[in-house]
Amino acid sequence: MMPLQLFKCLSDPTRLQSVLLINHFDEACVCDLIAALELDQPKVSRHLAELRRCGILQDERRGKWVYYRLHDELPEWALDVVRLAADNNQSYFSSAINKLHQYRQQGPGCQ
Amino acid sequence: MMPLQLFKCLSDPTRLQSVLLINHFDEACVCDLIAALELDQPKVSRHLAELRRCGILQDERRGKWVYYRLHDELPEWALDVVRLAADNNQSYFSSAINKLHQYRQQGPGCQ
DNA sequence: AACATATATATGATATTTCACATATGTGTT
DNA sequence: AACACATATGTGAAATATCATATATATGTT
Repeated sequence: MMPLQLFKCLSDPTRLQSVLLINHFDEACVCDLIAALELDQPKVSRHLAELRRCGILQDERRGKWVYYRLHDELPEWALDVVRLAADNNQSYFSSAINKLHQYRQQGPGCQ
Repeated sequence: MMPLQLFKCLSDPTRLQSVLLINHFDEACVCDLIAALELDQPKVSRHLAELRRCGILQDERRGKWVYYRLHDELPEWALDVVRLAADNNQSYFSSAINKLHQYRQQGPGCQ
């Protein structure tokens, strides 16, 4: 993971919020992020694909759903960058966290 | 300093390398960076202006030269992000470090 | 097999960023 | 004041990123 690549990936609001949410919840499927960020599906998928391509996220299909998490081989320094951003900017994505909590309470699976 | 703003600023190679160099040398004037990065002056100045605008760098004129350093009020977490990137990616900017050392040895001021 | 749900990708349009070049500003020297 | 040096900014062109929409793929259910 080159530093420029990491910062480029985190320099779009959809991607940054996705990474911060996934860091917070350990994992999230695409419909989780659609609900949390209130964005349409192709937009979320496209940005997740970019984060996957450059090694920040890894995906895992479980049935109909694809779950994303921080990549196992993400170097420690990059993980620390994500955590620093998360720990020091809760207000930037707390509303997305709340929406995801709500969404997960209102029944399992995607609606 | 919002996280998106920081990452956007660090997502261009000229800006990222400038910040990493300035972090390494504590301060650098524009001609230092021109020499270290082998770029033309308007390009360097424009990117420094952006880093100044968003609060990452501060400038100080001393005679004909303008020196840039990391902004005094840069939040600690953002400073940590810069240091993590620097400490774990020396190879990304070590050649610029060498060029700046060379440039500073071959006489004071800008040539 | 037909269908519904979840996710991924292709495509062309639009927005944003970066660039090279020209020019302007600020400072010290003669 | 004229000049040289260092830096900043304006401008339109070129490159890049993002988007909305349509469509494709994968999985589970009936």
